Amino acid sequence: MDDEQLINLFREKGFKVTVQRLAICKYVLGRDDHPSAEQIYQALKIDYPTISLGTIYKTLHLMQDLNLIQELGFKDGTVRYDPDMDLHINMVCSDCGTIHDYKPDNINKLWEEMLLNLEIEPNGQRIDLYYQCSECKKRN
Amino acid sequence: MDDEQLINLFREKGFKVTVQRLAICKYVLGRDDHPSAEQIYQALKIDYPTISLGTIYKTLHLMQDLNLIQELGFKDGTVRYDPDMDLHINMVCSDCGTIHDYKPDNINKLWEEMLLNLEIEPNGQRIDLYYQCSECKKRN
DNA sequence: GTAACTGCAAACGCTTTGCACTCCC
DNA sequence: GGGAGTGCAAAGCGTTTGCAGTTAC
Repeated sequence: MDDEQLINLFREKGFKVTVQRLAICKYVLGRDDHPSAEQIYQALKIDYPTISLGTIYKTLHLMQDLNLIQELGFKDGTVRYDPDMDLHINMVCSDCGTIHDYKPDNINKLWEEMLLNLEIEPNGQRIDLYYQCSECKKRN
Repeated sequence: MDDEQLINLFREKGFKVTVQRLAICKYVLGRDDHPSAEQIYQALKIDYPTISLGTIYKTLHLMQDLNLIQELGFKDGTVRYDPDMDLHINMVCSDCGTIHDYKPDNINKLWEEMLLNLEIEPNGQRIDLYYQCSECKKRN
């Protein structure tokens, strides 16, 4: 999603376009490591020194309402923001918390098969796989 | 898991057996609705009026260390405790947060197939399916 | 011009910590 | 008897809220 699409989406939905919003959206949508609010804040503070965590949170909630991202809560209380709204597996390092996405070729077919006998209409899903990443493996 | 197994497990691992610990463990292991710490606290306060949230949390962490339960963090910041350590789908109502487990017959085979090309050794997983439960459907 | 947005600081809620008292073994 | 566990209250920390000043449109 490029700048123009983002701007149009905001305007269509009646939200104003601000530099902070654009910066936050572009940052989150441009990564696949599912940053936390704090990580986003630290990264954007360099170019936008007066940006505040409050604005980060408000924008993240807005993005969620617009279905641009999915919030992922973890057991250590951290919340991370996933810009991939399609079916995928979150590969989560159980040591350092690093995440990257994985999409097996046949994931849609297998997922469908898994839900075959359900009589409900799903409105979302989350699939996490925990493992020890190569960096953490080295460290031990 | 019955009382005796639980008591033996604690003693084996060098932990003391207290009425509070037994009560908390039995409560959590006996449900499949994945209660929160607060729900456990409210439920146990009736029979154990002096029990504290601190003890609930400490016992839940102990249970996690003993691999009796899995902590599930959600996007609204709540954390819930799942006593089913086998592969299953958490059916989560996106409105009221009610959870129950679902195990398709072929879930193990399909999951294995999904991870076929991965060269890592998983050490856990979490699968959530979000939908609107029948109660919440009625309400609208 | 005005309604929405930002930035700051205070408030909030859940979880953890510290410590004296208690209880298991 | 001694060390681990409990209960209480305070501290901690990430997130939300309220509000005055600012900005998009």
